[in-house]
Amino acid sequence: MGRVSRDRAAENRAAVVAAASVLFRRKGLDGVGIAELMAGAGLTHGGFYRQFGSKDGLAAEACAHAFASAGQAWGAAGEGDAAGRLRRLAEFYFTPKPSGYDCPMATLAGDAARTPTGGPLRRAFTAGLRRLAHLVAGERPDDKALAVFAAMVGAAVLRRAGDDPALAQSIEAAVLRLADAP
Amino acid sequence: MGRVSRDRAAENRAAVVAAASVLFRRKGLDGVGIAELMAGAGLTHGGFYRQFGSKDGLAAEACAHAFASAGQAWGAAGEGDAAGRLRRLAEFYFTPKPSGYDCPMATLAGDAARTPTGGPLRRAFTAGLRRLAHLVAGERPDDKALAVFAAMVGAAVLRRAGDDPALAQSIEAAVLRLADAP
DNA sequence: TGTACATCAGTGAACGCGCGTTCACTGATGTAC
DNA sequence: TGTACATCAGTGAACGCGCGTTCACTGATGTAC
Repeated sequence: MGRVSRDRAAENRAAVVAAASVLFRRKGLDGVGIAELMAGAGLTHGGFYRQFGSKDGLAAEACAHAFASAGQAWGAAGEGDAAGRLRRLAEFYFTPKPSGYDCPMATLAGDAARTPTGGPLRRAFTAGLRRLAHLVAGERPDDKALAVFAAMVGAAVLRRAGDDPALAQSIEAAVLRLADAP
Repeated sequence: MGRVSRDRAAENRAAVVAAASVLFRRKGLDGVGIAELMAGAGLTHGGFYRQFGSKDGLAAEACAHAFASAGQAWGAAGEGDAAGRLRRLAEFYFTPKPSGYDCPMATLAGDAARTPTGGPLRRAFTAGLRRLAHLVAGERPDDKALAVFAAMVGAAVLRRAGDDPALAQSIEAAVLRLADAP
């Protein structure tokens, strides 16, 4: 192929990160190989190490990217009158997303938990988690918002792992009603 | 070594399942190899396939085993007057466990979610999830109990994946207070 | 502005390791008589 | 009950595959003059 312009190289790099943020959420860290990650941006696996230090390094960047997108979406969903804010966030949270665009907390927690404390993925996950928790619960977190936050994540995790849509549905309904309560 | 008595073989098999239920929760499905699973019962890897059809098959049995233990513990923790039941369950849930004995929902959800729908691990996880949900929310699940159930799981997942004990602490406190509320 | 050369993004082959799985073998257990 | 033989739980070596990582190479880009 020959050398590629610096701008193009930067675009390629960003495309790999974006593709990885989808693929990792969909299949997990161990479920995607370097070749597939690069192919997600139309490249071959050989060039990977000119852009990234390691697969784990990319995982951390992809995690941060996923949280950044989620943060934007949550911000938009939360806008409006403060009264119904929690309810709107929960409703948005439970609205089905395209495959690979699900909540990074629900999709990446398992991988993050098994990464060493202080490692790049853990740090990216923690930063994203703080950001989203803050977005829901605000500066002075009140108990109810924090509990709803946890319940949202738990409901999503259980829906994904379990095979019982009816149960998932009733859990989500229960969380929504909690978000509504005064 | 030579052949081993049928009783001994059954004990060995059960020991592998018990060890696997700990190892899988601690390290994830991809984080433990056949050799380590067998070593957990004092055996070598070669004999694995005389007892189990595949690694995934053992994973499903280990998952069921983990949920069975959890179910017993939750049952004990829930006993007593109905009024404080939810609170007691949440308190028990947030009490730290020895490594490998953490909640199967929080530790195995990531692996279960990436297993094919209808596969043995998914089925075991779903059965366990139903059992625990039922234990918390009862026959006629009310919203609050289901929401607390989801919040408990979400809090545990986030504590494990994130690197912020203070945040995890405030989330758990919030869930406990929710479990207390009338 | 043109030209010669150095740089380096991306390619495709290859390496090496770990791990799931298979297999020939051992020798104590279980069974038939 | 005792004996001869078949069974089979467990062992350790080996196979084969996938995957993370490395490397020599290509040729367009970037730069020095």
